[in-house]
Amino acid sequence: MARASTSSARRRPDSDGSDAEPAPRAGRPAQGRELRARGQRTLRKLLDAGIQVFATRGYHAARVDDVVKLARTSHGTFYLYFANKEDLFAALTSEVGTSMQEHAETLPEITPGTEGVATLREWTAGLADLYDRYGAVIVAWTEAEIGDSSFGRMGDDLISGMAAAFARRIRAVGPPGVDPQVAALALVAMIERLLYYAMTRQVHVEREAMIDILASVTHASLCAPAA
Amino acid sequence: MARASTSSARRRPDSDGSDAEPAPRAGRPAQGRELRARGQRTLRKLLDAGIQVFATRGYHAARVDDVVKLARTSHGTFYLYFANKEDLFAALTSEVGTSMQEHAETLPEITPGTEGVATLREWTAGLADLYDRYGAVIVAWTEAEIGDSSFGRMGDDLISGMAAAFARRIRAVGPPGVDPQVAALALVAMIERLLYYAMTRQVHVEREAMIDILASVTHASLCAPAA
Amino acid sequence: MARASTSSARRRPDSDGSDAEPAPRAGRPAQGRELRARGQRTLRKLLDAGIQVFATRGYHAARVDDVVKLARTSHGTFYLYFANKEDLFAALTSEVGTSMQEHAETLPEITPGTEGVATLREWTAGLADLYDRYGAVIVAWTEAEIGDSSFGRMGDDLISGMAAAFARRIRAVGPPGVDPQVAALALVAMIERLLYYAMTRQVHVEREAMIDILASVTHASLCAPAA
Amino acid sequence: MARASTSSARRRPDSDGSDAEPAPRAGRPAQGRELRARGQRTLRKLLDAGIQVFATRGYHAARVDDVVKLARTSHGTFYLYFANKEDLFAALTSEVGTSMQEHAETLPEITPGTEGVATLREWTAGLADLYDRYGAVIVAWTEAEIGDSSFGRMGDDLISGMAAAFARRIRAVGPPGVDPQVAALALVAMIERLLYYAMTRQVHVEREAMIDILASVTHASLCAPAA
DNA sequence: GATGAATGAGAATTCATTCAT
DNA sequence: GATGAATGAATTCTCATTCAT
Repeated sequence: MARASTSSARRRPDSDGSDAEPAPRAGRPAQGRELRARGQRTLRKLLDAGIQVFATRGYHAARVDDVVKLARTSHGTFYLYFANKEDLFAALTSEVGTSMQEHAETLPEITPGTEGVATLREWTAGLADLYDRYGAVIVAWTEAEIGDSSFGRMGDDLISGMAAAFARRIRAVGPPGVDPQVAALALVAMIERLLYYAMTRQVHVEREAMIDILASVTHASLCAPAA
Repeated sequence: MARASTSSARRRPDSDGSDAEPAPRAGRPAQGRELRARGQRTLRKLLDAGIQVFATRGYHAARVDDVVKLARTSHGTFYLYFANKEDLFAALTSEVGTSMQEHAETLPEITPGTEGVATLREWTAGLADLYDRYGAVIVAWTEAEIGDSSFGRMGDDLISGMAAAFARRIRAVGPPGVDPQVAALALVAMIERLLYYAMTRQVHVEREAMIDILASVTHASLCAPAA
Repeated sequence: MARASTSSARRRPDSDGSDAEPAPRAGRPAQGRELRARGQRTLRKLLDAGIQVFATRGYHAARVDDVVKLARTSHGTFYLYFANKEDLFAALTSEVGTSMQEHAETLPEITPGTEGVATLREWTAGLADLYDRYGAVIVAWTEAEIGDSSFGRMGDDLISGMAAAFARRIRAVGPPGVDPQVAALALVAMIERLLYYAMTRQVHVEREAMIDILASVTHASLCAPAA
Repeated sequence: MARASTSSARRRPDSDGSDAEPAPRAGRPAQGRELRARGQRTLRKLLDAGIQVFATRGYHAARVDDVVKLARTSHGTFYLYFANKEDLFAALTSEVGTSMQEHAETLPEITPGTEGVATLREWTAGLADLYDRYGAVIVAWTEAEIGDSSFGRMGDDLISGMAAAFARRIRAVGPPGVDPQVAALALVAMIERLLYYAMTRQVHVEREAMIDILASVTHASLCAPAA
């Protein structure tokens, strides 16, 4: 989970890529396990503050100062735990990415009929839950990537992973004549974006209705798109 | 359409001393009508440069300097036409917003069968064209709104306008039991986001295939979503 | 009176100091006499606008743009008549300076008794009138000089001229034991500053009362300061 | 006294996100009490540098850069303590204002005869001392107010406070037929302006002579103005 | 472990002055 | 004579990052 920095941004010698390093140098706490209780607490405070700040101001507009104030620590402390703003963000997104990927892999087999819809509905609801928790970070993630390739297309991997899961199912049951890749992407696009709208906008979307629609449209598309 | 700024960002009072000045509205750049040929050209250059820069760097990372360099003018000139970056951006988005809104209103009546799909496909293709031209601005638009409500939820209006057009159609032909609002929003989400993926990502989506899928999924959803 | 620029700021070759130049070069109108009716009008408009702008914004904060807008002309035109902001200001102050100096020289002989007070009162009233007309420029003048010696101590000359007039009178009637220079300066200070307060501040000073006081204090000081 | 800025000029909201923050007031620089020794020193350096710079260049012409260079710090540091030039200036003027006000309240009772003159002379000398120390700021203060009411008429308060002190005395001993308000203002004008002349100009005024004159004219005016 | 303070490289913006028509 | 447009040097201000205690 949250570890203090993985990003390549690190410039201090004690994080030269070799994770094997046994005796962490002084000055920078590095990997979580060596942190005492107090350090753990500070780290958490910073991560939580990060989520908040990125959520409210977005990636670019977020200032280290905001994070530090919210966490009630100092600038000095921040840089004790993270190499820079990007590093904090990476820690956050990695958390999110893992959860999302895991969920993607639980996409159930699609069966026709009401039963299939129900199963799919449940899966979608789970995704919505994740979005509730991590949505803000995902949004910032998308923003961070714009015009900046330093994020190694992390967001893309997320989307692609999700789409791949769908593509597998489509290939299994899908009708001929449709590119599974593209169809899968279309579904992911719809789900992701609607959840996003629901999360950020005043566009009041009733949660249950939204999940219903998402499930049924997805199901229809997977089972009989060109009926 | 594109006018040299109307945004409220202008800060020069101008109405300083002689309030009697009759017609000429606030702002320095003066309204379009007063611009001579040369001014018009410069304004265009700046707007075009703006599109480019916002496209490549995103809203936040874009610097006035970039715009100015690309347009081959000076800083001074920039501020002759726009109050600031935001103002330039507003001019751009207003252009885009209008085009999109207009297109939204041409959404055809949805008829069942292949014919209906074909009509819808054509409309979708038109939208894709618009996205080709203005996509970059739309992307930046989304980014600009994050954590900043100063853009008056313009992007929302765009989405809402689009969704409303769909909602009308759904209400006409749609099956009972589905919230037209939400369903419409889901479709818009799918279309917008897939076009976005297609535009920004390496996720290589074949244009024609993409439009096919979009049209057929939309059509299926509108005509027999819960068959 | 108002002539288009005298300041040394001129950088265009056509004003190299030699006033003898007979055939004024093109481009810059130079000395008033050659201005046709239209030019005269424009020059006046600029001077008047200058008074207004310097009055409301002060010297430093005044922008050529303000002047130009108020005069309903263009920047180009401004520089046709004046070498720069300072030049315009110099034209204005010279006007003021002359008037003030002239008035200073009319300071009447001070006689004891009510009659003397009355005479002095009249003179003071005349000064107040001048201040009404030119006060704003004088204020800006003082400001302009602060931390900037480029104005060649013009304001000082004004003060000194005034003080000298008083000093002459004091020497004539004044009591021994007082430095006429300093006493004169004190009186000038009082008069000038009170007029200034009256002009700028909400400190509501009744004009007639003010002139009364000024005259009587001055008279008392001149006739029987250390009685 | 001198605190690291209280002015409303601060623009960082700071109350962004967590409004719950209890005690710490707005502003970035934080209130004096939280400054450690080093911070105190820096603050002092900046204030002192400010006095110098405003003295030599005046308010408008003063650049933050000048202050920073003189204080041997960086721009960043400056903005750690003050929101901007105006804020620094406000801190300075508040210092000055307080001192002046305090002195104004020590204006002694005016008794006739030589003794009265002597008492008054002492008070005036004290004022001159203050002017020696703070004169430059006062001058800049006057300048700063021109065409700009953002200084909340602080300078006026100064003048008014002084005048009020005199008015009280005049009312006590003064002759009938004179408006104490106006007379007081006239005296303040004389004193303030003569001190100003003495401070800024080459107009060489001998300090002792100046104080003598000031005291005697004031005394004469207060005791037997229309004798 | 923690923190207050300092830093300086950007980025934004203004405005006097010049130029081409 | 007049003007709209262009220019760029000078300033202000921000914020990620480093340092000393």
